Amino acid sequence: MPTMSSLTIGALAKRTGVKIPTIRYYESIGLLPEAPRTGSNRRTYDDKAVNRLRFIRHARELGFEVEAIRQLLAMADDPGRPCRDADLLARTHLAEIESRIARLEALRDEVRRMVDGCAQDQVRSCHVIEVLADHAHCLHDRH
Amino acid sequence: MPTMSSLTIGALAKRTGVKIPTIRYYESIGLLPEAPRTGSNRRTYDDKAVNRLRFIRHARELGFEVEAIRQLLAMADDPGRPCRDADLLARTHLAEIESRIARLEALRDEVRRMVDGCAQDQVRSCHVIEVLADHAHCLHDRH
DNA sequence: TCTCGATCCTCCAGTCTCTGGAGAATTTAG
DNA sequence: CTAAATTCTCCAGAGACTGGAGGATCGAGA
Repeated sequence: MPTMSSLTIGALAKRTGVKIPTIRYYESIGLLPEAPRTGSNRRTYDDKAVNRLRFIRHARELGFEVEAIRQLLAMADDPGRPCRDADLLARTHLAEIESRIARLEALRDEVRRMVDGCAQDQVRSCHVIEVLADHAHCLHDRH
Repeated sequence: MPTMSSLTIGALAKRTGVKIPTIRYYESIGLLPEAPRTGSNRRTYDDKAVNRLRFIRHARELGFEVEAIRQLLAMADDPGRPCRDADLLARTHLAEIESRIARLEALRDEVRRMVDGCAQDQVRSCHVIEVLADHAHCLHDRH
């Protein structure tokens, strides 16, 4: 049984791998809600904050911009709304995610081929550039 | 039959979707080699530059840091070396790529569920946060 | 209870990755 | 041969952090 604890910002940082100044920065730009303070003005966090922050961290690592994360979080915060105006938004994000998966799979196959080639002591030429450069893997119409 | 052309920086920008100042910036930090200049000091590019730049753009969009891209490009530039010291590097990148694919697939499934729920006019709760927050999808041991 | 090392606070300056404007030179379309 | 479009360099600004200075607070041990 976890839960029920109130975390300091340092403990939250340790639990999520996000640095303390970064946590404060996320609060300042509204990605994280303003944390409740103790009598001596220190921020306190609960398990919900841990999940939210981990989500933000992973999404950032995956290359999503803060604005996209903000939208994703807003959908998660309000599960009733997506069925109305946020539906298109969700579909757009879905297409973007699928595009990224396709490109990453192409890159993975190519890097894997490089590694395999090494295992067999073969010398192969490397096509990582061509793979990711290939426009076919890209959903955007703006280039 | 394409090829054989020498591109201006503006044409390269149009072809790749990378803005002109960004192209110059990439050159300044060494991601792109110094472009040959015309008599009047203007940069010229060939098809190889197009591919390299598209690769950089896609890799950045996928969230890879400049340093990782630099390493990937170095491997591509020198296909003989990966079999020696760069093998571990390639495997590390491979693991990172696979981790990203896994996390993106989890996110995709969840967003897809949201969209599907909308299609059926159902109200579902959204678990995108829990999905990406899940440590199981994360390869890093440093958090 | 007192103390001192760890942690927190705010404020602010710096880094990295772009992005865009100013002013001047060059190219190119009409 | 103009006039508009492009390019050049330099430099400033934006977005997303990151870290240090100076000061307050906490918490474990003497």
